[in-house]
Amino acid sequence: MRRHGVFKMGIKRGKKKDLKKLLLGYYESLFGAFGPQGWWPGDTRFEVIVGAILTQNTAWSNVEKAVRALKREGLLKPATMHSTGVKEIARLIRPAGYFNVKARRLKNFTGYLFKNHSGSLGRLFNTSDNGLREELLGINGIGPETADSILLYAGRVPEFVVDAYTKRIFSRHSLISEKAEYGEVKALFMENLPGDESLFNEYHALLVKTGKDFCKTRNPLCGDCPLGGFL
DNA sequence: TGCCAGGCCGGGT
DNA sequence: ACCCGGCATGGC
Repeated sequence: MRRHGVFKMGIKRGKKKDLKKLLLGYYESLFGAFGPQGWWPGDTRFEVIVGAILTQNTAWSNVEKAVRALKREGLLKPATMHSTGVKEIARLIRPAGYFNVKARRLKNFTGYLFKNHSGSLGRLFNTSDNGLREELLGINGIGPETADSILLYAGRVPEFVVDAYTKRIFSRHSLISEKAEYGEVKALFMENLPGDESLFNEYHALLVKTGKDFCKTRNPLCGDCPLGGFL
């Protein structure tokens, strides 16, 4: 019984060490191939948050149009967006798709920000209590990926962001199952990489770049993907 | 022309 | 706990 437990631990630790090297190897290959991605594409923390909500299941090129429209109307500030009607916001973010739900979600966020943090992103990210992620998840329209994107890219909090590309790439490499849940995939990275905000930032950005270029949903082939050697 | 994109929610079983 | 339909535009 006891020996069995020790045996299992030995296997586990061995695997974990391999995973650390493997995941860093993936990272080094991608960084070597593509270099720094300069994420998040956005000038301010609030713009990052807005982009994170608008890009839900949506091509980034469409999000850019919506963000430009909001910027043009002076709405890329918590206070102005908070005091603008949903209809008006929906009209402006039309190119991003799902414009009615997303307009509501943007206002859900600013509503939360003013209710709980005096409308200040500085206060939001400086709340020393570690329940911020749960608070964000409590906002209707903010799920695990959006919450982690906000924390990592707007707040520089070391939370690994998992998206469809991440799942697709690593399930095709048999490191996770095809239907692994968000938290499971996230744990793979959080438990096997140093908790470095800068590393998480670049890693996720590189995975998105890789996914867009080499890991389309339909295409079973990988072309000249720099991760080809890991298959 | 149809399929896809940096998800999430609500209702049903 | 799982499964599913809905949400919607623009690019290829």
